[in-house]
Amino acid sequence: MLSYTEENYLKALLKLILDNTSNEAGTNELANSLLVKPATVNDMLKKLKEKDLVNYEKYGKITLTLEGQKHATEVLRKHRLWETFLYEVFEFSWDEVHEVAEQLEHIHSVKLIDQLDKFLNYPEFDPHGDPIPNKHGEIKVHFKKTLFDVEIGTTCKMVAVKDNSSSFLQYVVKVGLGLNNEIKVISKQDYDALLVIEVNGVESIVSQKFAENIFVLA
Amino acid sequence: MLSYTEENYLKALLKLILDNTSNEAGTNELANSLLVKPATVNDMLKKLKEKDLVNYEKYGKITLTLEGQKHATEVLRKHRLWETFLYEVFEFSWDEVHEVAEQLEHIHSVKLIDQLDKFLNYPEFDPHGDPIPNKHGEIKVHFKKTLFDVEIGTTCKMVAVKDNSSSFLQYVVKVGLGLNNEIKVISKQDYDALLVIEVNGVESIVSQKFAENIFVLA
DNA sequence: TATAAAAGTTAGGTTAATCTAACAAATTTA
DNA sequence: TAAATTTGTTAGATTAACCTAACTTTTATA
Repeated sequence: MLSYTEENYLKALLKLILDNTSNEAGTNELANSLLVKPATVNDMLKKLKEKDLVNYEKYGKITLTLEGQKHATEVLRKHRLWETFLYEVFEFSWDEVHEVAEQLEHIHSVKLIDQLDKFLNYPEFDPHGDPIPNKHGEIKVHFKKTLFDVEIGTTCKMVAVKDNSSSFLQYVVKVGLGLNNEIKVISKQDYDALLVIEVNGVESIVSQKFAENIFVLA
Repeated sequence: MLSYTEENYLKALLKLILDNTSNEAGTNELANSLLVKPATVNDMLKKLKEKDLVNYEKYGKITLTLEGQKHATEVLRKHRLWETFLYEVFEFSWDEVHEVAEQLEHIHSVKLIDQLDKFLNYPEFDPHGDPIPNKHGEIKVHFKKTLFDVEIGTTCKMVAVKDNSSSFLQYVVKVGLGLNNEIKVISKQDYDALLVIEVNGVESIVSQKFAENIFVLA
């Protein structure tokens, strides 16, 4: 059984690797993301290497072993499932979910996570629009796309919001938008970047700022 | 902010005190309930005393200060709310809830617990029939009573089951019983202790063994 | 009530996770 | 390419939570 701290190191490593696209990370980088000193990371790296969770040689780059990836992905899965739960069931706002999910992600219980997943109807994305690994550790690869990035004439699905202020949310409701709604982008003004969109057969005009705060799945 | 371990010491102390009815506990007793050695408890006691969470003098008995009670009650509240949640929402059985609740009780988030409480509609008892402290730390004092202890002629409410085996649960359903149902005890045979009860206007005969596995509120 | 048993304490040690300070290797840049 | 900068490592300390072994105090009992 991994400790709370070991799980955090693996998760941080996975996040760096997913962000970097480079598949490896360095000691300082990892120390920064965990808010600890490089010396501390160095110690932990030795321990994780001993347990065959990371590949790492003195002065070399750090990568996750298959086993390490498995653990890290599971923690990420739990984190994102809990975020979704807090957001959808317990009325947490977009910016409140992270802190509590950081704690909940370390609860050990297979049944708990299975039930959580089922209760949420096996969601694929969390409230930030990030993909939730499934039970087998598979992550839907995708580029985080906002409504502003969608090609004219195509239809997309709203999966999350970036801005969670009440003024923005009220605006979202006014436009007739909700999670998982289909949105068709009718046109875009070159001059001021206003978008004409269609939701449930109703056309609306929204600004670039608005469109950039809506995450969609193309 | 109290550590996971400190919270566990306070909770264990509160449970001993609630069970003892004596309002105080000893080092060995506490060590047994926490599965650690008395020497360890001694160290922690000094720390908790320093933080004004317990009253304790060398070779004396241990009690909780008001502040210590507050923390302990809050942990107990969280534990029992989570048990109720796991049982009612996530289909955990009576005997599976404890282990996971032991972990969940240490999650720090006022909003989380408020929402949990609200979601469960402010329950007063957990699946074991134990009272859940409310937001202000108030615990409904009650004696854990089974259906067998109920006086003849009176009506009570089923609040929990002790035995969670499927054979017992099937029997419970057959008798037409469910959580929060009203049960009237019609009569009791002196000879073999069989009980005649009435649920929703229907009479049934149940054994002493059955009745002792149903927790009720008189 | 003296002594044996139980309960509680102390001293000294371990492990996990952290730190600082000094040093070493690798990389960048002038 | 040599010097400067960045990156990574080591050694030695610290803190929380635990331990064992030896000791002391309290309580129970012969």
